[in-house]
Amino acid sequence: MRQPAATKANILKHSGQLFNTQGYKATSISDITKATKLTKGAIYRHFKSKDELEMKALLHLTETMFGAMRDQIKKQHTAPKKLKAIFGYFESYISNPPVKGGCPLLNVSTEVDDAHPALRKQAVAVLDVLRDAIITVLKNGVRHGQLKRSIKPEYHASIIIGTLEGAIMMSKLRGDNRDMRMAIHHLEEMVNRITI
Amino acid sequence: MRQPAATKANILKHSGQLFNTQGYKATSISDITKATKLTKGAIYRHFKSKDELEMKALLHLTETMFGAMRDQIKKQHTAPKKLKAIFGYFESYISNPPVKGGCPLLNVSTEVDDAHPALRKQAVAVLDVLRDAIITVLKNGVRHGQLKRSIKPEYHASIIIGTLEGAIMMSKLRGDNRDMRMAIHHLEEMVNRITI
DNA sequence: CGTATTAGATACCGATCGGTATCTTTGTTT
DNA sequence: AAACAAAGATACCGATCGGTATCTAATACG
Repeated sequence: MRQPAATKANILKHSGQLFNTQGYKATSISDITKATKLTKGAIYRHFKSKDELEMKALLHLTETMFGAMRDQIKKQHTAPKKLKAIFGYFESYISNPPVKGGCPLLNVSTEVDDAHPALRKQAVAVLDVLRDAIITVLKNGVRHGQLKRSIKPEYHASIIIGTLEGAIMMSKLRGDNRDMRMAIHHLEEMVNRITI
Repeated sequence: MRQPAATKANILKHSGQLFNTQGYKATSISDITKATKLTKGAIYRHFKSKDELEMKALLHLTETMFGAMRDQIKKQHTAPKKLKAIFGYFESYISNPPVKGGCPLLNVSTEVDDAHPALRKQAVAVLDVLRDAIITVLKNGVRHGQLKRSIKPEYHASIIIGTLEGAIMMSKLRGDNRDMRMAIHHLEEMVNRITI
């Protein structure tokens, strides 16, 4: 029962968990062999270097995260409700995290320095995808007469992301979701203020 | 010209820079010997382990950061101005950082996991100090009739810290201060809303 | 069924990790 | 000046790092 595709997916899953909890540089290939119960030979057959594995694992982590978030957005049919669905997703992110170790975007962005240009570039791309998704919701909200015309989508998207990410940091550090709940309350008031 | 105290301070300074830019686990003692132009023997004379050096370096980083912030707070004499001074400090943190690599609190909180209980505990302590400082400003603002009695100091402090930290993450990732400027604009509007 | 391909295991490489024992050099004390 | 304590250098330890060459065994294909 050899299933290369399943093996590769399993390596991505476990290495993603490890990278997101322990950090990229701090996670060794040996750590990954223990988690996957595979050997180095197997891992290096599927990924040509640790750098490549880091990139692919980050991609897998963010797809997992944003995929679930997009589902929550699509369930709602007005911009204010879509935004609040995003907030709800982040709250569940604390109490019942789809990936351990907090937000992959926050983690990778604090870890990458100039020595990891490719990983950094990918982190920026992830941030752009998130921001663009929220901007789209905001613009559609204006178009459908649900949000005030005076809003600045880029500005409000930046505030929403920053507030949520900051709250993830604090909630993860303290080990409870109080800061996240306060952040969401604050953002919901902001949404109410721009709702028609 | 042997000056143990100066040597120790120099080790703390350089190791702090490295820990904050590259990460704690990712920074080796060898990296620190290169930066300080000292040998392992010298470093291990002043610090009994890398763990201890990490703790002391974090302490040094946060003291540097909060010391400068407190100075900015004390320059102003009303709560709204004190709060806006904090915001200004964080904006200057992007364009002219007192310590490279972003906010030490944000960095350490994303790196520490359950394998670093002491470092994590210290990170929580740092967050508490920051939060308490802001809470004090808020409470004094109410006491002196500058801020509305309806404010919830713990809540607003959480929002302020989270928003600023989230903005640091985004601004550092993008390499400009646009997100930080938007975050500050957002927070200033919030302060105006609670100002009498 | 036999053969080629490939997934995965094993064993190893040089480099570097955190840490220590020991030695030399500097500054202080008497 | 002599003796001592402390700062820092040197040389080394076993363990682990990322990576690779080689081998075995399982699957796909003719």
